[in-house]
Amino acid sequence: MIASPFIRKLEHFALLSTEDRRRIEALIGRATFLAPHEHFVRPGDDPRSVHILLDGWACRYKTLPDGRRQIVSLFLPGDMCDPYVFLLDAVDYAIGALTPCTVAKVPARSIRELTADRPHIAEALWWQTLVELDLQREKIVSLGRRNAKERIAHLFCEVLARLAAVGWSNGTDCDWPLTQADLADITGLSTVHVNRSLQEMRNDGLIELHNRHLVVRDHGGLRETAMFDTIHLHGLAAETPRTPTTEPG
Amino acid sequence: MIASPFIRKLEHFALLSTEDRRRIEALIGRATFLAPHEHFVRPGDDPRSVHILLDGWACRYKTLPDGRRQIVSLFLPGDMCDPYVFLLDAVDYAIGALTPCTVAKVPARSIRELTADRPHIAEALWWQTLVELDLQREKIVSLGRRNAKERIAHLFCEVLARLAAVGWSNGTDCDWPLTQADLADITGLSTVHVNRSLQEMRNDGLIELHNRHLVVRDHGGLRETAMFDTIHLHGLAAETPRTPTTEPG
DNA sequence: CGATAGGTTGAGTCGCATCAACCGGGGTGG
DNA sequence: CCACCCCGGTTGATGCGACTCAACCTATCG
Repeated sequence: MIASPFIRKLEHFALLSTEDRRRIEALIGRATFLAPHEHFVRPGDDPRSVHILLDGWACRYKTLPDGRRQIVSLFLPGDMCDPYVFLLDAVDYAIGALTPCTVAKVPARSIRELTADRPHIAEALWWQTLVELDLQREKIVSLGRRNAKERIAHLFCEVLARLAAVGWSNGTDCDWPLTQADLADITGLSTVHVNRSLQEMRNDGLIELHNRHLVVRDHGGLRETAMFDTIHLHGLAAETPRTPTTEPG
Repeated sequence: MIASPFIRKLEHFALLSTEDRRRIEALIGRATFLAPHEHFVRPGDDPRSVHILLDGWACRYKTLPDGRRQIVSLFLPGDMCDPYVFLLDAVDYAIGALTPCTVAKVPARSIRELTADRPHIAEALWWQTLVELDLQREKIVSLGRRNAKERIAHLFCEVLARLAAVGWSNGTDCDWPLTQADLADITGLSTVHVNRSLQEMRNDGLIELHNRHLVVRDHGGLRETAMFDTIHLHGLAAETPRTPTTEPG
């Protein structure tokens, strides 16, 4: 049960048999609980294990020598952080909790055994890795060529699609536990500017965002300002509702 | 022979036997030649094959609906573009030649057979994929939190390290076929600003860049302004010379 | 009830974009 | 052989988007 968001996500990528599912459940032994700002990976760590985020939001980030911080990945419930890191020697980023998190720590050996036995699962994990490559590319485009509102809009679209894929959102609203400072570190902006951009987006009638809850008021408008394209999610967005969008103009 | 830069790169990741090398050579049938601005992958393509760049520079890029363009990956001689794309359904980016290129097109099936027979090679390809993930993350940090000079400096460091890994540079100078417009599309800047930033970097005594040739004048200074860290290259930089840097100040 | 975290607002500044013109070199065609 | 063009690089003027600094407001919590 507890592994369900993770399994649900994998099933977007591969057909899993009952046995597959059983083996995945078995991966998850004791779960650990983390408070916001606690870490489960630190730069320099030798990756002898892999983490599955069962509940809560987390992020991977890098910090420059002078303190500037950039979040490079956002982890949502059901995400496995770096399925294959153990192929590498060391890691140059940190992964920390943004909200209270439930995390399962899986030894690299278990992953190796599982993927050796169960090619379907191996393929699903690789698929997931390829999707992450594509998510990152889209982030590069955002940071390189989109302005503040576009970046934020794009993030909203991405997160809603990803949450919908594991049944945590209907595609139009969701819990939004991130602070404006988190948002700034994701979008490469300052908190002040995030604040003002959000206000504009509210005034434009695109979204509502109060009390840690996000509601999309104008799907068409949001996607349009984000220039959001689901192709790069590669099936992750399969369950995203095809919303009858209200085209402006 | 013709596969050598590719093999050389793989050997950073895994020990290859003579048989391994033979099999890789055999992958490469006829090579195609491309002029700058010609494409070997287009958005929407169903990836039934994989490309190995034997000579020249190429890039993966995305174009926004309104024409803004962002280069998301730079391919150098010896790079395999997307070793495992064929796991996916379609592709949402373009790959095009920046200089005249020699490219080998390898059918997905050959890759599948090769990796099934030769686990060493499979692992080397996956390693390469993980390194690319890390390169992309570093790019996200650049675009999100580094300013113009820092971004350009970081790119120079990265490219020199990658070229050195396949024997195309000694780590302090190399051919630099990119135009300032290309540089702008990589760094998310305008060409005008790239131009002015380069001038400052020349004045700062960091680099020389004339006639499509790049020379690093001050290694320490360049790395410092780039805040460049080789960890994220994971062994790709193994052959990078440990240069006795001239620390300023 | 003070302390703290998160959000909001205003003023001033700067990095970078945009627009536009110009320069130099290499290739091309008459 | 020269006139021309085009591409890549350079320069200047101007404007805007986003940053910084700093204050203040509100809700939550021990």
